[in-house]
Amino acid sequence: MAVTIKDLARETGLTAATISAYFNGANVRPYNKEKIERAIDRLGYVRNDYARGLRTHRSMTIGVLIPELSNLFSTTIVSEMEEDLRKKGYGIIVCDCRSDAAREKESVRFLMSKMADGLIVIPVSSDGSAFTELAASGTPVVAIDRITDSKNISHIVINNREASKEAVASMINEGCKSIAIVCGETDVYTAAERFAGYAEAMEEAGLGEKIVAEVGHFSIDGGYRATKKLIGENPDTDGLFVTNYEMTVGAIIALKELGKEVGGDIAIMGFDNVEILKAVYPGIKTVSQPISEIGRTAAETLLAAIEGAPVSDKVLKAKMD
Amino acid sequence: MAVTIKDLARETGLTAATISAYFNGANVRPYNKEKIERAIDRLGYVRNDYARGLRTHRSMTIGVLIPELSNLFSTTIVSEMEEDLRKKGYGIIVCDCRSDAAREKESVRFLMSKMADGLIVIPVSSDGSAFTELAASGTPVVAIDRITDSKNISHIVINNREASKEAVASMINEGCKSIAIVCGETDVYTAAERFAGYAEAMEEAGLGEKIVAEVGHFSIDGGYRATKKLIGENPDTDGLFVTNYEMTVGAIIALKELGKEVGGDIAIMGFDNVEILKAVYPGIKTVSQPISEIGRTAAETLLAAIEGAPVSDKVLKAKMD
DNA sequence: GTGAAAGCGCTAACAT
DNA sequence: ATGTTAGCGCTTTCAC
Repeated sequence: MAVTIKDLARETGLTAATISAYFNGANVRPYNKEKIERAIDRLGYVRNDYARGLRTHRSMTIGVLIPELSNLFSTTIVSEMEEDLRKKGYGIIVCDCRSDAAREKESVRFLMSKMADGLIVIPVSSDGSAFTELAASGTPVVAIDRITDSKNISHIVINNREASKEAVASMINEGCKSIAIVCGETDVYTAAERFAGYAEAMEEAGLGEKIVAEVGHFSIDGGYRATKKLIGENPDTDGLFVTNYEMTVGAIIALKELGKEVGGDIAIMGFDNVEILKAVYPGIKTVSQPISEIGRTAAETLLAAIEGAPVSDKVLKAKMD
Repeated sequence: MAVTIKDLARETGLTAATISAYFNGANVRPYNKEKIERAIDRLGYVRNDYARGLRTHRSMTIGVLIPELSNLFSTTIVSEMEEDLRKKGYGIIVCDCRSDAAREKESVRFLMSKMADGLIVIPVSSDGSAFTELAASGTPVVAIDRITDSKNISHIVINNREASKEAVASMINEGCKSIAIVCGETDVYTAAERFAGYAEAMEEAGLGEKIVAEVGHFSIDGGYRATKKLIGENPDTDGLFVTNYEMTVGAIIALKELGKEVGGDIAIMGFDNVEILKAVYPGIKTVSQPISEIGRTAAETLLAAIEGAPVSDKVLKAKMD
C-alpha cells in the first residue's frame, strides 16, 4: 500500500490536517515544515490525486479528444498542449474517437467519469451535441480546428477561407489556368471553408470551371485516389490545391505515378508541414497553420475557462510559405 | 454538482449499496434493475472514477511516458495502445519527457499521483532507475523500444541487431562497397544495437572501413547534418544506412542538396514508414518495425501484469521491405 | 499554527 | 437480493 498523509502524520507527530495545510501553502512552523519534508523524502510520499480530487472536485486532468491520433496535425497539437498543461500541474487523458460520432459521445462520458476539469476537442459532430450538455453542466470545453453550432463551447480555428483564397489566387497569379482542389467532404467545417476559399478565388479570376474531388478520409490513401481520379478525368489540370498534409503526400505519389512532374507540369499547393517534399520539389508551396500556437491558445483558453472566464472564440492566421 | 449514486438511491427508493452492486454485476431484481436504469437515464448519471478508484485502489488509467511525442514511431504506438486499452476500460494519461531523464523521473511521480495502474514507457534512462522503485512497489511497468537494466520491468523490443545486419548485408549484396551509417548516439539501446548489426555485416563481408555519424537528436535536422558531414568527408560513399524515419528524411534532403541521386549514386536503407519516399524514389529500402504489434503487445503485457503475471520480455521481428 | 471531526462518492464486508 | 456500516486519502470548517 502506498504511503499516505497519515504515515506522514505518524512520522512527524503532527496531524493530517497540518500536513495538508503544508501542501496547500498555509503557514506551518519552520521547524515542522522541515520535519514534514524529511518525512516525505524518507517515506517517498506521493500525494494521491484521487483522494484530493474527490474532496475538491478538481481532478487536475484535462480530457483531450481527437478524431485521429495518427495524424500529424493532431499529434503536434497534443504535444504542445501536454507541455503547457503539465507546467500548470494538469495531466491529459487522450482519447481517439476514430472520426466516429458515437465514439465521440462515448469518450465524453468516459472523460466525465474521469472527472476531467475540462475538455479540448477536435469535434466530429458538427452540431457539437456531444459537448453542449457537458459544457452546460459547468465543465468547460474548447473546440479546435472545427466550428460547431454550440454556443456553450469556445472555438479556436484558423482563417481557412481567407488563407485558401489567397493561396489559390497566388496559383492563378503564377499562371495556372486549370486548378483542381482535393478536399475533405464538405460537411466537415475545415473542408467546407477551404473549398469556399478556392471557389471564391476561382470566381474572382473568372476561372469558371471548378474541378473538385472530395475525399472521405483525410489520409495519404484518400489523397492518392482522389488525385488519380481527378487527373484521369481532367488531364490538363495545371494546378492542384490539396487541403491537408496527408492528402498532399498521397497526391504527390499519384502524380509521380501518372508521370506528371510536380512543379513543372503541375503546380501544387499543399497544407502544413511538407518539409521533405519541399526539399525534393523546391517549387511546392503550402498553407501552414500555426500549429503550436493553436495548441497553446487552446490550453490557455481552457485554463481561463476553468477559472471562470466566459466562452470565447478565436481565429488564428495561417500563412503561406 | 454532478449526479451521484445517492441521487439514484433516492430516485429509485433503493440504497447506494444496491446500485453499486448493480454496477458491479451482482444480481439485482429485474424490477429494480429497470428502475435503476431509468434513473440513470433521467438523471444523466456518470460513475465517478475518482471515488471508485480511491476505494478500490484501481484507477483504470495507464500512464504512457514517451521521450518525444512529436515522433511518428511514438505516436503510432500511442494510437494503437489507446484503442486496445480503451476497449478494456482503461484510459491513458500521456506524458512527454522531451528525452530528459529528470523530466522522466518527475513524470513517474506525476503518474503515481494519478494512481496509474501501470506504466508503458519508452525509457530514457538506460538503467531504468526511474521505474524500478515503482515496479518494486507493485505497479507494473512495461518498457518498449529500449532495454533497461532493471529486472523488475517487462521489455518489448525488436531484433534490432539482426534486422540491421540483414539489411546492411543486403546492401552489400546489391553491390555497395562503401556503406556509411547514420545512427543515434550509441548510449541509446536501439542505436547501439543497430550499429552493432551494421558492424557485424561489414566485418563478415570484409569491408573493414566503417563510416559512422552519430546524431544527438533523432530528428530530420540531425539526419540532415550528419549526412552532409559524412558525405563531405567520404565522397565516394555508395550506401547509407539510416536508423530511424526522421533521420532518413533528413538524409535524403541532404543528398538532394549535394546533388547525389538517391538509388543511383547512392543506395539508401532507411527505417520505418517512408511511404512517400518510396513513391518518389522507388529504389529505397527500409527496415520496418511492426509498430502496431509493438503497441498491442505492450498493452497486453501490461494488462497481464496488472492481473498478476510476472515480468516478461519479448522480442518482435522487424522485416525488410 | 495546529488538531478534531466530518465528508467527498464509492465499494466491501456483514447482517438480514 | 438488499440494507447497514465503515472507510479509501484527502481537504475543510471550526475550535483552540
